[in-house]
Amino acid sequence: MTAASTNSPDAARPPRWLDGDESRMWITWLLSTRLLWDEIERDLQRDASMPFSYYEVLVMLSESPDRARRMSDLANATLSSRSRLSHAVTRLEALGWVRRESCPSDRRGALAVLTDEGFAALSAAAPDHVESVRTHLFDQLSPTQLAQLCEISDVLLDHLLPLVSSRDESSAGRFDMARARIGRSKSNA
Amino acid sequence: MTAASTNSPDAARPPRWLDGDESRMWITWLLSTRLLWDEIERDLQRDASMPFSYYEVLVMLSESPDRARRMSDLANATLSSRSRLSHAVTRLEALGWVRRESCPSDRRGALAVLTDEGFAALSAAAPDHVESVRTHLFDQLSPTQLAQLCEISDVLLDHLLPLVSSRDESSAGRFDMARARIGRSKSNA
DNA sequence: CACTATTAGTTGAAAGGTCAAGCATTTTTG
DNA sequence: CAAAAATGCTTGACCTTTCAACTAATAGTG
Repeated sequence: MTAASTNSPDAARPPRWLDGDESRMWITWLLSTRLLWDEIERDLQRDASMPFSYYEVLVMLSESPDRARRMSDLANATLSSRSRLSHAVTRLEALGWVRRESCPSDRRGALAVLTDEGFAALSAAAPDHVESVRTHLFDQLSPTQLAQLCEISDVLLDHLLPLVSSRDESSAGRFDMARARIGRSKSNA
Repeated sequence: MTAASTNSPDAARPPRWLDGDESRMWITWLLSTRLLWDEIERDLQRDASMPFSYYEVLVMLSESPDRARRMSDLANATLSSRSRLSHAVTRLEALGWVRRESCPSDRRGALAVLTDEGFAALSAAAPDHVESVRTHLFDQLSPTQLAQLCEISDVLLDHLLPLVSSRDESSAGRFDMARARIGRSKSNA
């Protein structure tokens, strides 16, 4: 980034390169979020032998009525592509944690259902996972910093969610799903 | 997480579940960082047809003397495993952007060298990438928020880097590499 | 009511990553 | 200095994700 600054003469405008402070800020953010992600995924993999994305699917299902949910609904709720979710559910089905059922109202549709084994696996994984999140995130920051981080994340989300929604018209619902998950209907910090 | 709270009777202590506010905070952080990552990677993939991890390798090499660097050094600098880097360099070599050379001082060693084509590819990719980072991160936050985010990231890094270093003794150097990248020798905010 | 477009979901190939095992070359040390 | 341990790097198998087809069912339209 700070690197090679041979800017192409045909570029619309000269690049707005990052200055020293900005560059340091960017790298710090980059490293810390990457390491935090890695650490939490790693803990989950060690304690529960599943990637975070699968954990998320199980959580969503466990919170749904009848522990069941439409595939595309589930894809939106977990911010993943249909394809990704389909593969994931195939894998989770092989593990015996999720079962597919056909949807009565729409014969194209499919329902993912959390099995008892899946619920048990989630229950077993959850305590260690919360502990991991506490250890690596909450325990490290002061209440003030947590509030700041929350506000910052909120602002970024306000910028990013519309981008994602508009890109894939089919998943405009993601916007609302995410809003619901963080407990805001329209826009209040 | 907030989910299934059947806590196992043999657990050391009862899980420190997240309360409503904490849960919302966690999800907000989760979604925003994931979306920000995805967006930046996506932009880079679109504009330069490479994943961010490859971009990072090219940047590191471009900043090194003779545009060359030992493999393990490069692995530490990019916070990646030796294996991962080896695969990456293999791919970059196939693209003609990097070349492997044997190390004169240590016959086990290998050097990764940035080719002219690689430098050109990096130069072409950089402007769009900075613009992407500006658009999705810097342009969204106030100077105050940026300062807060930097401080928060710093604290998290202080917690995480030692973990990573101690896990893999061979890469204790990562700690210092990262410290150097963010411009701190010991510990001053 | 046919005919097209849209929507739901799956699939297979390829890319990137992890993990454990492997080889070759130092370095240590008894 | 020979044997053992450590280091540097690569490899192959496997897993997750993406991307671009593809099938099937529903909705919309003349």
